[in-house]
Amino acid sequence: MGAQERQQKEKLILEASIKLFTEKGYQSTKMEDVAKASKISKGLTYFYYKNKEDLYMAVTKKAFDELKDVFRDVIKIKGRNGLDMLTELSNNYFKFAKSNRMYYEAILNFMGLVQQYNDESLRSTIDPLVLESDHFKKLLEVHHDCGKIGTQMVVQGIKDGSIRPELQAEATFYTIWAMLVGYERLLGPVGYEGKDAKINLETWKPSFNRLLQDMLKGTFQAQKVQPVQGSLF
Amino acid sequence: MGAQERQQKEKLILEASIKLFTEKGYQSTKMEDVAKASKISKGLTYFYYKNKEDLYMAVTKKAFDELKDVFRDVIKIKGRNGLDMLTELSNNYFKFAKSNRMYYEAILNFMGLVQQYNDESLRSTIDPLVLESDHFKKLLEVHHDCGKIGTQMVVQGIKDGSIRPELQAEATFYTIWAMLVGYERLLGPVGYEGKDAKINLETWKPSFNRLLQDMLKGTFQAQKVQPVQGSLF
DNA sequence: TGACTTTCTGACTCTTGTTTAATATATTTG
DNA sequence: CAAATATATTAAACAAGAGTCAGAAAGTCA
Repeated sequence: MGAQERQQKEKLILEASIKLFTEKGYQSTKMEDVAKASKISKGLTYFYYKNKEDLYMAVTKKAFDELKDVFRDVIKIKGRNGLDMLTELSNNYFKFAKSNRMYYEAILNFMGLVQQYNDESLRSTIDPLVLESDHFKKLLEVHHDCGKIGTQMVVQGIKDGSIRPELQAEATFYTIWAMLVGYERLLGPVGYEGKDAKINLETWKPSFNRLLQDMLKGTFQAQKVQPVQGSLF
Repeated sequence: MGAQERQQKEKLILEASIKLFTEKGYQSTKMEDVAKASKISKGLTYFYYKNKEDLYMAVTKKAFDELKDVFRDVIKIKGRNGLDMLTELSNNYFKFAKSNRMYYEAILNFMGLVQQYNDESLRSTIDPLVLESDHFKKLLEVHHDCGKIGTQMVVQGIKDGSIRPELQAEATFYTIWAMLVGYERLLGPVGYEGKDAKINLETWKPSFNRLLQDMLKGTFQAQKVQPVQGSLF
């Protein structure tokens, strides 16, 4: 069994656990279940993955890769301006979060993990095996890649004139991404309680696109027009 | 032992677990630890709290109450315009997230829980005891309260002229909150990898305040001035 | 073939959340 | 006040599930 076949088997376990995590959630999925679904013994899963969380990190890696594909798919279509790209990215981002809940949850969990890591007083509460794992390092890279691609869209927009040139591309993109992350998280609870709630992801989407336009083009309806020196960032 | 003394004891256990969760995290804190720190037997903790997650929900409730205080503290100071309030709220929100990491993590976890709840296919993966618990229902209320207070600030801003009147208050506030939530989550990973990263919560704060100003006052430096009909939302 | 490495198993251990039976301590009631 | 009832409390037992391990099987190499 060469390295290839080993990867094959790893993949098998990974896919089984993705299926199970999606169906029953991380907590409710037992390592025994994963083993059974992969048609191997429980012990063997620990040969391929250090522990359950390591396996989850592998799943998270897969999730973030797929999110990166969303970014890629948007930028690879030529003949559109940057603003249109960012608009479509936003729509697709929400679509992704909605139709791949388990994946998206994993991605947010990862972001939380890094927060924890950045806080020295909490760092020790993280499973060391997770931090050592390749998956974790690669995840930071993929995250970064997404930032790069998004930033590229802003750069493109500035070039083609669909985005005002004073904006600093990277900061602008992360602002947009922050809004996406925040809204997705925030609107669940808001939409829940009051059935009468006017705000939810669907009704809010057009408003968001409008905000994006105004922010990036600077077409806000100013109360008093008093041009501001320097860039937004 | 009347209802009063019972609450007293509940509070004792709660505070012990807050201390422990803060120090060692939720996972690493054992029910045994909580019992020991509360100077009671392990079994008794299950008399006061249905299970570990129920206890965590109680902690989360405390956390969200404290966050609500942050909102309250900002709005209660009179003699300031709405925009200034929202600026200060943003600063204090980040401050809260940073200096009460365990609390903030609990709050975000709760938001995720609601997301899960809203997705029918995942609802069953949530511990039923959590959903039945008073804490959960109250949490939805407190979340809503925060939204109300924040919205009030926007309303105030529109009244006093610090925020342009076309804006729809509620949607505007949730947009701001979404940015806060998103940035806090997103910037951990961004700030981490590259030590050379220019973007992190500190360096970004002035930029955010500027964005807030521009967005709420409509003072963006427009590339081409072409007034847009209707409101942002 | 035989030594050696890699893959694999299933039973075992150990931790820990949760239950329960029994006991003590209040509280009500006749 | 004493019996009856309800409320606290404990320690021990239970159950579930993550992770380990000794050794078997299969594969590789010399």
